Formats: sequence, C-alpha cells, structure tokens
Amino acid sequence: MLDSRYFQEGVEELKMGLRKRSGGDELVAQVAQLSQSRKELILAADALKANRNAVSQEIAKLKAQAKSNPQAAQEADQKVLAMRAVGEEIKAMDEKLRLVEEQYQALTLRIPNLPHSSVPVGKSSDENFEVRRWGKPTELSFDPKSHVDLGEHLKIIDFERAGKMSGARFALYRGAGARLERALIQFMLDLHTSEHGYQEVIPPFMVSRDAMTGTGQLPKFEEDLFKTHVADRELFLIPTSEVPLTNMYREEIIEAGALPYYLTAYSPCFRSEAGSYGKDTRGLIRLHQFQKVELVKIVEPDQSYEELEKMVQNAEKVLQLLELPYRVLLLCSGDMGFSATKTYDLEVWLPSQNTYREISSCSNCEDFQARRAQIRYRPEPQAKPKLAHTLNGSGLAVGRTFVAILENCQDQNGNIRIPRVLHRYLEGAPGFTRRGDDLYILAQV
RNA sequence: GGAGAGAUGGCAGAGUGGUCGAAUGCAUCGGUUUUGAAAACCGACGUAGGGGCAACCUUACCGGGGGUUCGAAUCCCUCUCUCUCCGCCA
Repeated sequence: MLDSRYFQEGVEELKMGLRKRSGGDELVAQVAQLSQSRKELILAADALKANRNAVSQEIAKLKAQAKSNPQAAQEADQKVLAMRAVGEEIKAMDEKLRLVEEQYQALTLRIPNLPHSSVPVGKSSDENFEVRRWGKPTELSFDPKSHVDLGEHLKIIDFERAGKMSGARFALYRGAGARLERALIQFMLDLHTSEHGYQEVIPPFMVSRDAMTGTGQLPKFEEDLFKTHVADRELFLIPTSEVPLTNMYREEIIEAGALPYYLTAYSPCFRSEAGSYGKDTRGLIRLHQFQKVELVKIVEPDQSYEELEKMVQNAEKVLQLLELPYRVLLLCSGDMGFSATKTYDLEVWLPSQNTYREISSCSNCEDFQARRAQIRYRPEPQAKPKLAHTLNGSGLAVGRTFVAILENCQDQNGNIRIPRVLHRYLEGAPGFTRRGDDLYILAQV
C-alpha cells in the first residue's frame, strides 16, 4: 500500500510511476475521487456526532435534576426525541462512509509499489539489465542431459509416483536425491546464519488472510495461492516464507536501535501456478510445491538500498561456493513483482537449456509492506514510530539449485560430481552414481 | 473433543449505562532540591482519522465485528485469542 498522500496531492506523480509498470491512470483517478468523498463524509458525520455527544451530556444533566424539577424532565424527553432523529441520520451517513471506505481500501490494496528511480523502464523481461556475470557457462564435451533424465537415471527423483498421489507438478525426491536436497538446505542455512548474520526461523507454513494481505499476495493474487480450511478456519499455504517472516513484526513497534533484523527460513512453498500451463511442464523448475531458503530484512529506511545490495551478495555467495555460473539482472519496471520498488534476479546457468534460469529474486519493498502490515520502529528512544522498510530474497530456491548441480556437474555417464562445500553434509561423498537396477548410492566418481 | 475463566493505556490494575479517554501504582520524560547520585516533590506522558497557517477544535478507539440506547469500557449477539482442568495425540 502506498502513502495516502499520493491519492490527494500526488495523483500525477503516482500516475507517472505506475505507467512505468503497466499503467493504472483510471484506477488512480477512482481512488483520488473516493479519497475526496471519504473526507467530505467524515466531515459531515463528525459534525453530527459532535452535536449528539454535546446534547447527550445535557440530557444527563437534565435527568439528574429531573426529580426535583419536572420541567427538566420534560426538556430531557424532548432532547431525546430530537437526538433519535440525529441518530438515524448518523447511521445513514456512517453506512455511506463505510461503503466508500470499503471501496477505497479495496482499490488501494490493488495498486502496486512504485519503481525506484534507479530501475530501468521497460515492459517485459526482455528489457531487464544484466549487471554482472560470475563464472563461465559450463562447457561439456558431450551432449548435456536434462536434470529430468539425470534424476530418473539415478533414481533420485520420481515424478511418476508423485503424480500418482498428487497429480502433475509434484515431485518426489528419494535416496541420494532427498539427501542432496536436505544437504543444500542445511548448507544454505548454515551459511546465512554463521557467515551473514541472519537468525534462523521455522515459521508456520499456513497463514491467515491478513498475513497474506500484509505482504501483498492478497487481495490481487488469490488465484495463485492454495487455500485450505482447517476446522472451519481459512488458511493459505505460503507461496514463500517471505510471508511469515515479514509478518512476524506486523502491528509491532520495534524499539530504537534494534534494527536491522536479518531473518532466514527454510520452508516448502506452495503455488497454484495458475496461468502457467505449458511452461516448464517437465521437471523440477515449476512445481506446486518446492523448497526454498528465504532471506528477509527489516531495516531503517535510509539503509534499505544498501541492504538490498548486501542481500544480493549473500545469495550470490551460495552460488559461488557451489561453483555454479550465474548472472545478476536488474529487473526493469514492467517485470517487477507487485510489492517491490527494485528487484535483482540471480540466474543460474543450465546446460541442457543452454540458458540462464532464475534461481533467486531479491527485492526492496521500502515501506509498502510495512504500511499494510503496520511494521514500525522508533528512530530514537522517545520518538514517534515510523514505518520500517522490508526486503526479501531467495537464498536460494533449493529445487532449482538441485537442478543446476545435476546439470552443471554431470559427466557423460550420467554421474554427478558434488561441489566441495557439500561434502561435509553428505558424509564426505564426492558424487552420485547408479549401481544395480533400483539403487543409488553415494560413491566415488 | 469436554468443562470453566479471562482479554482495559509501555506494564500492573480499578471501573457494570451519563462530565470515563478512562482512577491508582510502576516505568518513561522534563523540572525543583542535592557537591554528585538516590530519595522526595512538581509537571508531562496513547494511537489513528478529519478541519485549521497556527494555537487549537473535533471524531473514533477499553481483543475484532455487529446490536440495544438520546448516550456503551459497562447490557446483548458473534468471532478470535489467552489461561486452567479433563480426554486424545507427534
């Protein structure tokens, strides 16, 4: 949610900003008008209420005198009658106001964040800006296999059985595959907690509508989420642990000097992938459930862009240690997510696709989520609370990292060399190979 | 799953229909006093919306929502959460 001043004096500025994304002049005009009628209604209703409050006091006094003064009793009765009419008027006015506020809320919650001035203006991913590359695209002397072929060959991923119980877009990791996924999770969490200063969290994986609204997934993107009812209670499966991590501090005032907060969590992530039919239908790239290690920062406003750069570096470090080639993109205005003012994507090299694919997305949301979720801090001990800035980033998407390792570290026999940093999480095993018909083991490559 | 109790300002804790936005204590901040500190004393001390250049005025808020009433922290309905006891359970 944006500062309400945009809907009063900042209408032109707001339109300019939103045009960099996908437009929204009409929406802005509507909101500006609602903002105006809202003010007018408040003014009128408040005047009526002030009058009622004053007269009610008089009635109280008159009633106190009524025993000894019959005239006072009569006067009180008259005033009660008059106020009954005023009460009706107030009720009608409040109802009008309620409708206006409802619409106003509904619309403002659907307005995305404004791009930062450093963000290139563009319509689609074609206009993203490549900031840097690390490593060289892996060159293999043979025709690289896809992770799907490798995974099935090694019997470490089983799409068929996953489909049997859950349908398309689900995966089942087994044996060394499950072990590698777990090793990656642990490696990432260890790195971010011991080297980068993040606090590890295990959050709920289901959250309320309010929490989803706080980080901006709702109300606009409900169709992208899985919703459940537990004991008649509405809950959403998290599409990323950004949601619970950021909402940890909703409706809180963080004491002076406590920021910044760095949080990290591993979680499964659930996405309906509505509208993505036909894209990445095979493999681990696009699933209804995937694993991710998330990074979230809650910081003071003047720090947030600096903190974004650091967060990107924290995510990059994972790829560097895994020796996976990648590039960093600065997303253009049209390709950014709803809540972000600025986003960097990390893309890892995938030999079978001969291209870079997204493996992390790091965004500054400035005070957009903080305003929705009311996350505030005190700049100084006695000072008035201010909205904090929130950032989030993947550190990294675990399934896609798994894919990148299989594809970049394969040999011509379909064996996988395990990056050095993971050895300690895999009992020292340097690689995967297949032995026998139904087995997979950790072994020498 | 069953039975019961509760939710009031940063905290503790009064208040059961009318000058209650809310006593009192603690904490916090300013001041007086003191060589300094403590103590004592005096004063200040919520949030949000609207109006106004401003002083200031006004509205709303006693877990959330709804209702009764001229008037609700107080009465009624409902939801959520917390606690205690019993049962079940990883």
